[in-house]
Amino acid sequence: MTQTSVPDVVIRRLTTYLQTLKHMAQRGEHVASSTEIGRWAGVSPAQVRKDLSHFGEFGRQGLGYEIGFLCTQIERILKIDQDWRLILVGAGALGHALMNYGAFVTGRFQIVAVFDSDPAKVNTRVGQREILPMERLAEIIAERHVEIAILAVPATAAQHVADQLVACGVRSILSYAPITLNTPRDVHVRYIDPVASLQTMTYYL
Amino acid sequence: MTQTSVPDVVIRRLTTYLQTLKHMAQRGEHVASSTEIGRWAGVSPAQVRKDLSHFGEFGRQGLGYEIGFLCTQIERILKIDQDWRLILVGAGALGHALMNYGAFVTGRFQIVAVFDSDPAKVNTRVGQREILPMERLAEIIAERHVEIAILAVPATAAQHVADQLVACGVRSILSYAPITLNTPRDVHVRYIDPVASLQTMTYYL
DNA sequence: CTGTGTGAAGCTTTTCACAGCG
DNA sequence: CGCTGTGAAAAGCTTCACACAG
Repeated sequence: MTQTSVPDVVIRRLTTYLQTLKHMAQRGEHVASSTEIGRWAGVSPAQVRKDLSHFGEFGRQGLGYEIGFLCTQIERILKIDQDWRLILVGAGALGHALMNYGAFVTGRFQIVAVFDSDPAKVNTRVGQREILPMERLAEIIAERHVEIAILAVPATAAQHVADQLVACGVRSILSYAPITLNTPRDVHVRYIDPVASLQTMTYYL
Repeated sequence: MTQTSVPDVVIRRLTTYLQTLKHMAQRGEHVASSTEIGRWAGVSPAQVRKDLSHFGEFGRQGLGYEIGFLCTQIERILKIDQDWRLILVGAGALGHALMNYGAFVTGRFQIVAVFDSDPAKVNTRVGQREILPMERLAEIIAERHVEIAILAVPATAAQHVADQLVACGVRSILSYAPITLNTPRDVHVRYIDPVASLQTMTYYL
């Protein structure tokens, strides 16, 4: 039933199910029940079944879910059964850390270019890649068919850079800047902000 | 109405309202309506008012919210009107980046100790701090009254370290490991996983 | 008039509970 | 039997709309 739109929270849980399933596969398991998946992912068995049922029937009654098969299906649903080219804007300390982050060096999300507005940084290297000036943003995005950008610039520059990215056709932004970006509705933004995360935890202390 | 328990999603939005309000304050504004706050935070005016109404009456009818006052109130609600001591476990590339992250160097969340299980790293320095062996975890947590930990270790070690942290009395964990941690219900965990975030965005492309 | 605070309505998400299949 | 898939019920969250205050 890909017909009716699926809640975003379901999409986010799919990634945790996938983590869980990969983990189980590594331990040599071949089949998992919704109860087992739920226990490791921290959700109820009914939730697991309902979430998966949005996309099809992947289990066998009386048995459970075949782990390899379910992984393949979730990867297809999330469209991560293919490589994705990313660009990174901002070559500060965070940008450097991201360039050397294992998942971006070897995984299916590949950073194909790094940009920075600071002329002193342009032409220096970070990891394997040369830092490019912002002027080349449009060119690279078009040439490499980039749809996803990681934003690792200061909060003061974030909105301006986001506007440029959107103008160049970027449709997904992963932002490390601690501000809410104003973007067209068809551009998806996710935020990573450790301080914001900590601020929501102190409430419970 | 602090009586009835407040949804977690409200707590998370409070941090975005705070960001918005600080931003407005910097631009010299003194008063903000729920419509303005909502526009910048990306939520409806009614949502802003309802969220705030969980904690008291902070606005003036016909006028709006006095920005400085509302900031103070939100900071009090989130308990971020005080300093918090954190520890960091894991002194790899990510750990180094976090130690040098501005907000942790100058802000109200202060990393007071760094731990690593690798004997080769112990006694070397990261930023200003000496890396301590895991054996000293319990001692430091007790001595410095630490309630919050940042987990920056490989996925394979994360659950084991989390268990140790919980045993030492840590009650909030910000985890960078791409697995769901199994913890007692009174221990709060937030996850930061750029790959998981990206995986949820490709679905919409 | 403008804009808050808030019950009530409307909508979404989660849980329940059970038919049905292996 | 065990466990999925799924309508129906319950719970939770968001929006509406309006009384009321400045």
